Amino acid sequence: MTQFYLQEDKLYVSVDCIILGFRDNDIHVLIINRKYEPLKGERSLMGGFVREKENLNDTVARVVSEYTGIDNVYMEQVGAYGDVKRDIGERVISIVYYALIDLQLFDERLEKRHNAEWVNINDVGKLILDHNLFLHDTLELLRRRTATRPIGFNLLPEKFTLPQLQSLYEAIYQRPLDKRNFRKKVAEMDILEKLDEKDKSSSKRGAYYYRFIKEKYDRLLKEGFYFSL
Amino acid sequence: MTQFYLQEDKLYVSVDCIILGFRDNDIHVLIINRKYEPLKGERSLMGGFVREKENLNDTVARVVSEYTGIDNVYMEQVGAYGDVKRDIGERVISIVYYALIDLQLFDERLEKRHNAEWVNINDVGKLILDHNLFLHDTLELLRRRTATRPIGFNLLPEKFTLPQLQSLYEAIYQRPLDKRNFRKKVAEMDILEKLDEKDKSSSKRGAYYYRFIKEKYDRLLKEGFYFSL
DNA sequence: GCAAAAGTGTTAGGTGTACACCCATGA
DNA sequence: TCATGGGTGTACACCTAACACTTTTGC
Repeated sequence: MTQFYLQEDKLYVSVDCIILGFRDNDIHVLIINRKYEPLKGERSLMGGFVREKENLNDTVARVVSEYTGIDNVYMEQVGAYGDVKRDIGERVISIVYYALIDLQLFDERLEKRHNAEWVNINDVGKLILDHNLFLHDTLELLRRRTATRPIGFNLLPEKFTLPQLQSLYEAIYQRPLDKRNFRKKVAEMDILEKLDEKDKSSSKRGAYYYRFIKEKYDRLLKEGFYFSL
Repeated sequence: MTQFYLQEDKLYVSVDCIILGFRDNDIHVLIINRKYEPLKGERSLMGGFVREKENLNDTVARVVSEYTGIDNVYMEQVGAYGDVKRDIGERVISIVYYALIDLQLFDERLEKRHNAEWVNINDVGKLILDHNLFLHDTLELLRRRTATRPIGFNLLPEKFTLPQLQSLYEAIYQRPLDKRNFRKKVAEMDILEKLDEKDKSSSKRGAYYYRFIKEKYDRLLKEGFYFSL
């Protein structure tokens, strides 16, 4: 391949992943205690350097898979952060992504192996560098996306109940939602299938399980429907 | 500075700028005919490589200033594009920004010097690489931003008329707006100052000039007001 | 039988949208 | 005086948000 750009600078480019899961009625983020320098022992998001022959998406997928054991997760780019002195090591451009995972699929053994931990997003302390900013921007983006696309399902298991779903949305928006209005909207979207089975783990009466019909959603989207929740 | 990341790859990182201006009732984008290889002679957005000791914002400002002669422009990041084979030269991560400029401030001489051209966004042909995608994503973002923040004023001169402003919004949204509803919303925002002077260039009666009161907008924003237009 | 969570409709107020005429002026 | 673009108010449809009681069942 011809070398056109020889006189230009080359920089380190890393991908930082905000890996989010839903548990105990709150969004949690996977945080690691760094085992290596620089900033050994401090709390950090998951990251990895982008390799010469690796697409950004593949870097993210690699990092997410490494720390969670899950592939094919929903992810979206938050943005690129490139201040000269944002990394204390050397100049590193960081491209930030968030990933939504179903915690039931999480490989618990990886938690200890990587010295990682699921932290309630309302209880995240100081992270290294500008990682708190990444998290802040991610949550803002997540709220905007959630309002226009049904991405929340990526945080839930295949089968979930409406109380669970509402609790998830309340955790995302950080405010209580009206039960009847919420259910009305969900019903209008018309992309859920009600199952016969009930979840009795959190009440005596039990709540019906539902399933997200992705095919139906894709079809409606193609027809130009607009979602909001 | 300690070298922690020696074993990692370093990559070329460029910034590509979608420079937008408003003219003849339509948004225009500054397009260049490349004078150098690779892809000499083809149409391209403005770009520049990020230097080792240069913040991303500074790279954008440098590129925008170089091609327009204007400093301190409104800019926002669109995203990072990093597919391995997106550039035909070598692997280059591109971080895309759009910039909104007041065409009255544009230094016309730069148009010829750089072999550049203002092209109506409805009439942009094939650009190199993934630059058409950049433009598409930018316009989508611009519409979303315009709907929630009064950024349109960056595309107009200090003094402008309401018909001009409406025409701008119609160009951004690519659809006609109702005159009365538009003016009602503008009035509700309450961030314009009506001047005594009139613009008689486009009608006999003349339209009153207005001025965007940035200080008032900033104040209202701080108080938590929400804008939409 | 009772505690605890699941499930279900209606109304009022506010917001968005459609719509038509008079005004000012230069030629 | 007339052609041209500037400027103004109202009514209806729709959507959002507030609100309370009944059902089920394990203990």
